Amino acid sequence: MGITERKEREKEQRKNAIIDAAEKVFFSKGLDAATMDEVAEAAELSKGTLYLYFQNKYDLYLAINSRGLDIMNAMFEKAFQSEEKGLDKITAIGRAYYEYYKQYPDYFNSMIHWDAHSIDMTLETENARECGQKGNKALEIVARAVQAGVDDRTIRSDIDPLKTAPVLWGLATGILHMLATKADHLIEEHSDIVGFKNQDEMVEYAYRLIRFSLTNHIT
Amino acid sequence: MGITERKEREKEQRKNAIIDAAEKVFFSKGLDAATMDEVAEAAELSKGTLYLYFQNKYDLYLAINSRGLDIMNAMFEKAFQSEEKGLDKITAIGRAYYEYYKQYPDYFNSMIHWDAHSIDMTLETENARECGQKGNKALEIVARAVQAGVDDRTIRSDIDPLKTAPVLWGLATGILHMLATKADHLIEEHSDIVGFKNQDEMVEYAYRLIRFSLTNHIT
Amino acid sequence: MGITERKEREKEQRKNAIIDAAEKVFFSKGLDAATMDEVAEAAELSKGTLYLYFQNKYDLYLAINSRGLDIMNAMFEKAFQSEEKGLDKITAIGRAYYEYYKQYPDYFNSMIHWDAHSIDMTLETENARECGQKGNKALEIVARAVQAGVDDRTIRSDIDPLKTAPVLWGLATGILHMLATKADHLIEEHSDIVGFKNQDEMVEYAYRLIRFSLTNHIT
Amino acid sequence: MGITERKEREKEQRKNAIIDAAEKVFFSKGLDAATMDEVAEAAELSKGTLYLYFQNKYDLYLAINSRGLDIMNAMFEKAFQSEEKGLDKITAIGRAYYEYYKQYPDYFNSMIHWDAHSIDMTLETENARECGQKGNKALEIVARAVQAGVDDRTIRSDIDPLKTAPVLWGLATGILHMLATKADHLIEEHSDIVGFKNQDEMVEYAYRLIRFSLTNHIT
DNA sequence: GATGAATGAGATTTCATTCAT
DNA sequence: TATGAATGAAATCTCATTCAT
Repeated sequence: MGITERKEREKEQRKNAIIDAAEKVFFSKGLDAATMDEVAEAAELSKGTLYLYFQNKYDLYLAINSRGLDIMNAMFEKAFQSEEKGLDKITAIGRAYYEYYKQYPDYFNSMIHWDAHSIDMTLETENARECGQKGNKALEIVARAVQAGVDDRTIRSDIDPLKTAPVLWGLATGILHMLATKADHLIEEHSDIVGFKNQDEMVEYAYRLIRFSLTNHIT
Repeated sequence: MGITERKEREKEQRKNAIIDAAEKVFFSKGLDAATMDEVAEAAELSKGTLYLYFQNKYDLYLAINSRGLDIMNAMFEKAFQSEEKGLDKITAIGRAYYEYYKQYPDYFNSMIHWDAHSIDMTLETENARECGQKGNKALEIVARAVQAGVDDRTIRSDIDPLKTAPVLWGLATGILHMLATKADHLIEEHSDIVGFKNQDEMVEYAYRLIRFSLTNHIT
Repeated sequence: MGITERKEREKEQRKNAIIDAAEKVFFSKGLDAATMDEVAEAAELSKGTLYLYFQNKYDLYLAINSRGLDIMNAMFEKAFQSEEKGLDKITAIGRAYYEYYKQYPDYFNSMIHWDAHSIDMTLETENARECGQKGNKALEIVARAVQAGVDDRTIRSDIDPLKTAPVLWGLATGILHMLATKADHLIEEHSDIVGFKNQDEMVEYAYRLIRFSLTNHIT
Repeated sequence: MGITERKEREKEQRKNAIIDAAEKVFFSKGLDAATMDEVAEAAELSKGTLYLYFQNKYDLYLAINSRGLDIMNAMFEKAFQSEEKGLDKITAIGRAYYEYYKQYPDYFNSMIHWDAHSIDMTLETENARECGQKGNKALEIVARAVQAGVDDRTIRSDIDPLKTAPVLWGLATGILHMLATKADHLIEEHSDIVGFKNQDEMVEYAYRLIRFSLTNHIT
């Protein structure tokens, strides 16, 4: 009792060391530009060893993404716990999402790529499955918050949590997505179309709109 | 007089023929999996010739994307024109966006990839510039609709068109993005988290939420 | 007294078990295609352990080959003993060689590979040495048979045993070699070039030619 | 008319240049030890280009082997033509075979490897087919010589050309094979088993034995 | 001794892109 | 302009062999 576990632990550590190295390389050069050779060198391992732990480059990328989702879910969970009222929980999660985007832009971009690629690719890997589950986990937290809001009447009674949660998720992701890809350019170059001074303001405005529809009854 | 123009016209035709071929290949195999060889074969041209008309694979892809944006903008313009009132214009554009997603899923996915890639890549091409402009064009139409709504009082007076348009764009894109990447899977496999029967219902619900916040005054 | 011997015996048994396993794998997949992993699995040992008993893959292969040579030499010795007259001894050994080829085609092919590889490789192993010695042993038996034939006048008196034996060995090996690599294909597909119905007939014919030159005096 | 042919010719030249380079590398380091990188470097081409012309390493090797067979067949044909009588033709071909072995030992070894590998591998390549055909060609020349000998009565009338030719081929190959792999070692180290002073003598002796059986009637 | 993870080398494949013609 | 061979860079895969435990 112990040897197997130690081996298991070491294996996990090695795997993490590879992901550490891959993160540095992928995040600094971009998924496409980064090469497995560079990752191997950064990890101080042979290229062959990388393939011992990950099926291919994309699988390794998914492992990174999985980490990002962990961080995000932890932030969500914390946000959920931090507030009493349902509406406040939702708001806190929304803020946490924005915080995540700002603190971990690389992980956030990773998520965007994941989304975009998941259209074509369907890799049946442990990492692929994990990413899927962790994505659902986030949704679940949002759903719980909405449910809490319905229960404690901080949000409209005609709101259906199982419908609202995914919609909120989509709306918020869409906004942050836009921040990540277009916002700065629009803010700086196209003040005739976009009337924000910065990203903070845009998020604030968007979130207020969304929150508004959760709290006011249709007249 | 005329020869130069004819040449120009022929060049444009050839370019379009290549884009036609590229579309078939890219859409059926996916951007990454598709090869320039396949495009060349589909276009009945040599691989080298492709590079006479497009800087590289991504540039060719941008040309496709540009086409999609044209279609989308035409649908938006038409939707804008189809209604009298500002709020109805916005609603019509929102529906048009969903229609576009359904009728031209490949172009829509193309846009998603464009977004995702625009994080890393910054290609200074005519096509890149065109895509950018056409993206702004869409935003502009939305902004005009919002402005119309403010003017004719079909939406709340405290709404800022230059702030609301990009936010609406992000929100709607986020929802459709979700439809394209996750919705079916969630609807089918995770009815415990997601309470929709189909994509129509989800869009309907999301749009209603958004519209709600445009029309009701904060109490 | 005894422990060392037991260890020695066990080591020998383990070695044999590995060769058993290796035979199965090498013979079914071919020397090149077979992997040490497969051998290890077949032997129910770890890959590393194989290297405790054999210097490398080729050394392990030589151990197999050595076994085959043992079998062959035993058949040769028996054939030698089975006949009184020198010419008959030679004939019997020739038949034994063909029998060996038919009963142990895998060992025979192994020998062919050994030959072919011995051009490049020169491995200084116990197994390499053993194979060499056992190859000579076969030659020796043939030489003894020829000498017996000279002595008892069943073969021509002008025959030099030390010259004839290696030549006979080469001739017979050449024929069997051909059976192993080309004969079936030639017999089936090229009846215009090769007039045999089967391998038996070809060996019979070849052996008759050889024997002929041993018995008839040059006129 | 001309461009296609020139291209064809250039392609053939390039192919030959690769084979030239591969020969140098393969012959100096041995088939297994040689790497495609080395061949590419020797050919002053990129590795990718090698694979444009040859399916894989073995296919490239077969192209080399094919060349060797061409040389051999040319020597055989010349030997055939050089003599009037059938028996002399056979003798001349036999000598030519030995000459080939001495002048082109690398090509000869290549043939041996080809034989040995043809047991396992069955590559369906143009080169594989060519090697097969060229091997048959050699056999055919021998068969014609034997037939000529039967016709002009320089060899025994009860000899069947279609049976004798493949047998002669096998016998001669067996002897040369032995020279290539074992003879020197035996001559130098085992004068107690092998009574030859050098390879010449051994071939001479062997050939005399074979020739003997073709010319003398069974009594 | 035994293990199996790690290594390192090389084969193979695949392409986007370039270049001589 | 058009061509398609050639390039070069990487990914991927496969192993024999080594090494720390």
